[in-house]
Amino acid sequence: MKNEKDISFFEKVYIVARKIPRGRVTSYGAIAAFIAAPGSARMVGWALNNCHSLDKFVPAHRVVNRNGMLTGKHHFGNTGTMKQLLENEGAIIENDRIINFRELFWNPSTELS
DNA sequence: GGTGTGACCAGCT
DNA sequence: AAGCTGGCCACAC
Repeated sequence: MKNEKDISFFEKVYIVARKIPRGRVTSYGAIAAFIAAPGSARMVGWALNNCHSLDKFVPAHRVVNRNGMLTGKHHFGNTGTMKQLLENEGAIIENDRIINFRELFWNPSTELS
């Protein structure tokens, strides 16, 4: 029988990431705190690093660090892909950082409950 | 089964 | 003020 505990950490990251509404962003720490424990933030990034193995597209571009900086833009293939995707969703990016990050911030614990 | 790693975070110098 | 180091947990070899 498959309960939520059987789902890998990765799966949870992917699930939460896919549930991020369009035009919203969240942080690695927020996801980590929601699915496991605060401190596993690095794991989240690592999970997203492997997200390319999935058949489905994971909006990893909506996941940034606490400062709203596009730390993982290099992992999108082209450096500008992440920025363009976010800008296309209404985010304001400047110097690889989301200016209106606080407005767009999407808290899984609050929105997803 | 131990070691290394990873797109982070927070604290210290 | 800014830069760096350590720590954290889960997965792959």
